Amino acid sequence: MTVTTIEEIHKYPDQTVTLRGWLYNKRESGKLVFLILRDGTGFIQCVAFKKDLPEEVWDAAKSVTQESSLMITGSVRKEERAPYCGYEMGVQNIEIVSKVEGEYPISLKEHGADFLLEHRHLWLRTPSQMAVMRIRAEVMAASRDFFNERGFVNVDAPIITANACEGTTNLFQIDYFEDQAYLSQTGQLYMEAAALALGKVYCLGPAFRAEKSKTRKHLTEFWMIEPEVAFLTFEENLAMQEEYVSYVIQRVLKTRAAELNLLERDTSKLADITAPFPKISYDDAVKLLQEKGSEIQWGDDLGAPDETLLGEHFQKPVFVHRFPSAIKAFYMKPDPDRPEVALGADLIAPDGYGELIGGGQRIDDYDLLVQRIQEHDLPMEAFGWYLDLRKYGSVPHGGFGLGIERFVAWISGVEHVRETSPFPRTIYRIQP
RNA sequence: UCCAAGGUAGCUCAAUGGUGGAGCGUCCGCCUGUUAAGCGGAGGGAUGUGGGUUCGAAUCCCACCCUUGGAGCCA
Repeated sequence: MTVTTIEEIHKYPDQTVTLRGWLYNKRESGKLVFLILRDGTGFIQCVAFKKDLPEEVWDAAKSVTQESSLMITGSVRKEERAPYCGYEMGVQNIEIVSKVEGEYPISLKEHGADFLLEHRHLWLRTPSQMAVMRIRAEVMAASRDFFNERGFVNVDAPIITANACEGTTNLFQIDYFEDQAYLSQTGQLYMEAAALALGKVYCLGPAFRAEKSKTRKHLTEFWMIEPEVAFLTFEENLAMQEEYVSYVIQRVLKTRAAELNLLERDTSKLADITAPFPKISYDDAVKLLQEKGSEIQWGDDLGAPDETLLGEHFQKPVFVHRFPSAIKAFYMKPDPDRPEVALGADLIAPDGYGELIGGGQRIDDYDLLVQRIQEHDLPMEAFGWYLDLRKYGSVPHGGFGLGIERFVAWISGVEHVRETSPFPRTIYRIQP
């Protein structure tokens, strides 16, 4: 017997095949049972008529319960009336692999966020979550492809680190034999080292932030892609970012149209997301926000409502560049023409998804970097190797970091980043 | 950490201080084209925890616990 998948079912019209999967839903009408099977590649309706079946097969069709695992053998036919994939299976045999006894926790009706997160291991089986996971996988693959095709080398950063890259308060501390170590907040410093070895590099891996944030934009564990390039100018850096973001979006639009449709994402908005993106200086952004009623003053960081206002105003991702150095990370390179601002930029996503990218030029001067480490009260001894990079063949360089979950949330149109992580970690939730 | 909302059946939610209900799910029955099917029936409850006010508390008050959203911080 030919075993196939729902995705491939169109190749077997009027043939008898076997599908293996789980019972998504069942509808009965007397001597007729509709079994909705899912197998990870799709959903298909299987129809069992009592008069066509041996008694034990009919009994199996009647008694099989939601999310029981089963193998169904039957004839494939094109069927206009069938939901999901346009094909339907006429049941000939059913083999129940494992029957669910009692209630399956997740019904097809609405549930609250807390309940769904408690059952994340089962929530993943629903169509919307399957769609988001497929989009996430495509974003990951497209991200690697974009940089691989452009001569970047994938160099992964360590997750266990000794030094606090961006301050100590937001770090998860762990025991490391006799010592203490931290879970990495960013791979950037290591990417700088790798860029001076290999020219163009990127890492794609998890980052950990012990921030007590409870918003739809925050997770304590999230994935980040961090390219870093030697001899890169600030303008080239921004161009790389907008080309990368556009590439991923256009590719997901092409390859994951069905999933975006299932999620009811308005793809016409995404289709317009092509490079170049609007760019506004921090100075002008502050003026614009003040005109729109924000209380922001020059020197303040952008608040979440400010980011939303900018997103509404531009309706595209927008770069805000040349922030005051005082509110940015210690390694940010000052603008040679205006030392009080940094050659950095944040890319703000539309629709309130917040800061998608933080990036910019890194300080390449040894003495200035030492000065900044002192000003930020960071332990100089931990940055010995990082300072070496400025001692042995320093070059202008830069890069950026993009949060994968925020990117996927924006592309998918889901409200909360927790839906874009397979098993999200938030401040009060590490199960399942 | 702060601000706000909330906690009632497995789930989603009702219930003027006066005998705790509905829809869905589960179980039983009916139905040969259902589309989160429909119809009939059954089962299902320390109303988050502890105190207080009251003849009487899911409802009012206090404390604590938990959840959700937001702020700050960040991707």
